[in-house]
Formats: sequence, C-alpha cells, structure tokens
Amino acid sequence: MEPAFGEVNQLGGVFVNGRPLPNAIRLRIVELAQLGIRPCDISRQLRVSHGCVSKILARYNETGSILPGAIGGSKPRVTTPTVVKHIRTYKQRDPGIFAWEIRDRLLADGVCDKFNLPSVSSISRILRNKIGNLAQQSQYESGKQAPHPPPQPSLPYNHLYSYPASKVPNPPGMPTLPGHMAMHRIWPSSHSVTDILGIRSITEQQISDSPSFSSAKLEEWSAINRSNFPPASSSLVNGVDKAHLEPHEAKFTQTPSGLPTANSYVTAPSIPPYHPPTQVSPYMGYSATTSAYVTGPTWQPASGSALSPHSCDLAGSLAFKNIAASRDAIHPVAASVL
DNA sequence: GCCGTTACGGTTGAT
DNA sequence: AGATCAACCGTAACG
Repeated sequence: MEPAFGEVNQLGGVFVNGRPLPNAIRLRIVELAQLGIRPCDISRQLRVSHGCVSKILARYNETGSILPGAIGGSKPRVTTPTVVKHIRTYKQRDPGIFAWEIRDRLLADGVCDKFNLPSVSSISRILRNKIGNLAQQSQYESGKQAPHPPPQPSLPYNHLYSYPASKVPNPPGMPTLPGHMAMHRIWPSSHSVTDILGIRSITEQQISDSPSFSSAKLEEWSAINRSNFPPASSSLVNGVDKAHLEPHEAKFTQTPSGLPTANSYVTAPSIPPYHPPTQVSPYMGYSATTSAYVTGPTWQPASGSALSPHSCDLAGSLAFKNIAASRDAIHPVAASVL
C-alpha cells in the first residue's frame, strides 16, 4: 500500500520511500546538468538529495537513460527448457561429456551467450536432476534428431530478457555500451507500456517517422514497466494532483518515449490544470513548459548561470541523447492516448 | 561546501 | 495465498 503522499526530506522535498523519483524530476535533473548547473544546485533547486542527483546523473552519463532501473522481479533463469534440451542432447551423444564441455558447447553452438551461460554447477545439477539416466536410456533417440540440431538462440527468455546493460558488467576489454546499444536491454519486462496501453503500433509509427528517436528511450520506457500499473488516478493529495505527487506519474503521464516532458506532463487531457500546492513538494512548480519549471521564488543558481524560465528552450536547444526530439515525436501520441 | 559512496529502510515482482 | 529472494529505490550520513 502506497502512502497517500510521500515523506519529506531534509531539503523539503517530498519523496516516496522505495519508489523512484518521477521521470519529470529525473529529466529535469539531467536537463539542468546539461545547462551546466552544478549538482549541488540541482539538488537544492529540485529538493532532491545530492546523492540521488549524483546517482541519476552518473547513470545518465553511463547509460544514456534517465529512467530508473527495473524494480522487483527475478533474473531470468538461464536453465531454460531449450538449454536443458541441448544439454540432454549433448549428454546423449556423449555420455562421458563433462559439464564444462557442455558449457563450452552451449556457447560455441550459440545456444547461450556469455551472459546467460549456465554455470558448470548448474549444468551438473541439470544432469543430475533433470536428465539423470536419460543419456543411457535414450541413446536411440539421438538418431531421430539431426546430427546438429540448430541452436535456438531465440528462446523466449533470451529474447525477452536481455540483461540490463547497467547491471551486467562489461567483460574486460569490452567498451561500455553506448546509449543506443544499451537500449537493447529489455529485461526484465516484455510488458512495455506501449503494449500495456495498446499503442505499440502507434508509437512505432511515430518512432519510424522520427529518425532522431533514440531507441534507448524506447527501451527505457519498457524497462520501467515491469509493473502492472494501476489505472491513472486523478485524485488529489493535499490539493496536489496525485499524478504530480506520485513517482508513478510516469506510468500515467509519461510519453511512450519514456520522456515525461513537462509539456506532456501537464497538458495531457487526463491531468487537471496545475494548482500551486500548499505543501512543499519536489513535484510542485511544474508549469506548462519544461523551461518554465520553477522551484520557488527565491532560488537562484549559485553558479550565476541564471535560468531564465522564458528564454531557455531546453527542448529546442538541448540535443542530449535525442530526448528533445523523441519527446516531440511522441507527444501527440501521449496526448491522444492518455 | 561539494561530491562520491554506502548503509539503511523501503517497494516491487518473479519464484 | 503468502513467503522468500533479489532486484531496485532515495535519503542521510560519512569521508
């Protein structure tokens, strides 16, 4: 059960323990950093702990994603039925084969890659528990199979559960995946928001129409949607639209691009007009445009690079990771669906 | 004062 | 259905 509204941190910002910050805040953090605002100032302005700002910026720099990681769930099992089947086949063909040899063969045959390759102990366990004496009893069966059954790398698991780039350490010598590569991580969810909302075809259309759309952003969108989100709620919390208060706001108002722009954030038809909350909240101060985000009447960037709420068109001037482009491309979809 | 790191208490979702 | 586990979260505090 979620709290009606979150706790208040030392900076006066509201957060929900255990839940990610709203994507709009995350986006804002990155935008401000792109403008040269120091993390400490971003922290103060958005009333988000500096550790969190640091973490979000670090992740963004590393992966190109502003979105939180996939929460909950379990890692995909590596000992999928197909893997077991191949192990069985190897064992049938060569009853004396060692587990490490099976492991090598799984890799060589493309059944597994280095990320979902079962450990030797796992293979041993499979041989012991799932295959047992099959090797001897069904030698003849191997005759029915092709000498080299084609590997099936497109297991359901493998297909759906690519490991998150941020979670899988690059092997030595392997460069960090660029953002567009990192985007291919879909694990752990195949339940993309576009799927959930039934707008996949629409968004794909939008994406294809937008050459600058970052595939990373699409991946992000699906990555955060492991949960089955409740229907959007327009309930008010302390006079603040809950959609603004709850971190899950992304689930309701974020565009399929994964970029909850301040625009779509507040102009989506389902979202009531913004009313200044009476309670201190990091979610307050979002006005109709990204650039018009204000956190309070008194704050000024200490760095001196004063943000003009009316002059800095972030969407137009910032090209970081194609966020601006993708938001523009997707917004109409969000508006029509949400 | 700034910032990277981490312990902590929390949520989430697959098993 | 509920427990467990392992992933994630942001805050607060430390160095």
